[in-house]
Amino acid sequence: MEKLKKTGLKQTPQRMAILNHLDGNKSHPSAEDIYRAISPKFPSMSFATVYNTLESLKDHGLIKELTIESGKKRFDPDISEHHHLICVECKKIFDLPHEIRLHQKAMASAGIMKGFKILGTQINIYGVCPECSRASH
Amino acid sequence: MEKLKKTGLKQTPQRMAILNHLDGNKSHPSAEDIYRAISPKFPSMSFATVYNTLESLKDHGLIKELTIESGKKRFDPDISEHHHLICVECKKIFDLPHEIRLHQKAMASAGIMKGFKILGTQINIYGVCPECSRASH
DNA sequence: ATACTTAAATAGAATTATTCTAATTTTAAT
DNA sequence: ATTAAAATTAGAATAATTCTATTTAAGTAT
Repeated sequence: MEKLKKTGLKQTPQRMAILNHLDGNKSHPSAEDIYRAISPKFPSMSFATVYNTLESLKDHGLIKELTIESGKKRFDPDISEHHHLICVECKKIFDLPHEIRLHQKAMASAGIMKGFKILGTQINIYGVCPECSRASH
Repeated sequence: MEKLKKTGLKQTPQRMAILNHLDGNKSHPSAEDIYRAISPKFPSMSFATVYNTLESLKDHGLIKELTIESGKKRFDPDISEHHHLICVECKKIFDLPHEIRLHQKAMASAGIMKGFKILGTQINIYGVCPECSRASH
């Protein structure tokens, strides 16, 4: 949790708890998931704190915000390049290795991306996982 | 607008107006955008109708739902394979040609996608467009 | 250690997008 | 014209997020 120091953000207990909860977490939790997980230890913690913290952790590059479901933000402490495979039924989100390559040069040559400062890419693959396929048939 | 007939959905005026508004529309409108555009002609139209209609058009493959911004659904009548370039400042969404190839075989070989019935992929590239870059500096 | 400055946390209201419910109306088939 | 099923409506309900004003605490300087 030395990462926090580098950002210049203050080391508050709530913030450390959130960061700690996220560390190594592969569940792609929503703000509410995080709130529920941590609030037992911090019964006074407000929802706004969770949102504010996630926002600043994101701004400082410690986590990524995922746009996978419209209607709900999800957060990922794994900031390495990787993509997501989502089951539209059970909503489980699986990490995919970064074996997908973007032909950025090809796209740039199309001229559309000229002048665009690229910040990040999200590749979401939607489907039905084996378990749900089995269940529904 | 013969597409509606094929789906078996009933041809209501509201539905046709929505479909008509979407036809050829490259603006990736939200439900509210669509409501605002159409309600002058149908002052009695309810928001629920917009949502219901979009849902059934989606279910019948006439439009796609985009998950680009968390907090807001967007809809695209262009159901061909293509991706999106989003300016995180002005929120404009640009279409990208499908020159991005997924190495599906490579991924499948990783075993993770085994048994997954793939429904669709969304590739969202986030950045700052030339105009906003200029404005902010 | 103490005081100070500023960032962060808090409670709760407000906002936004979406979904739900129950009643009414319309479509399309007979 | 009748009818059954599907769609529309109004408005309430829900869910997620953001905002506002106030209080508290972190980190720095004294």
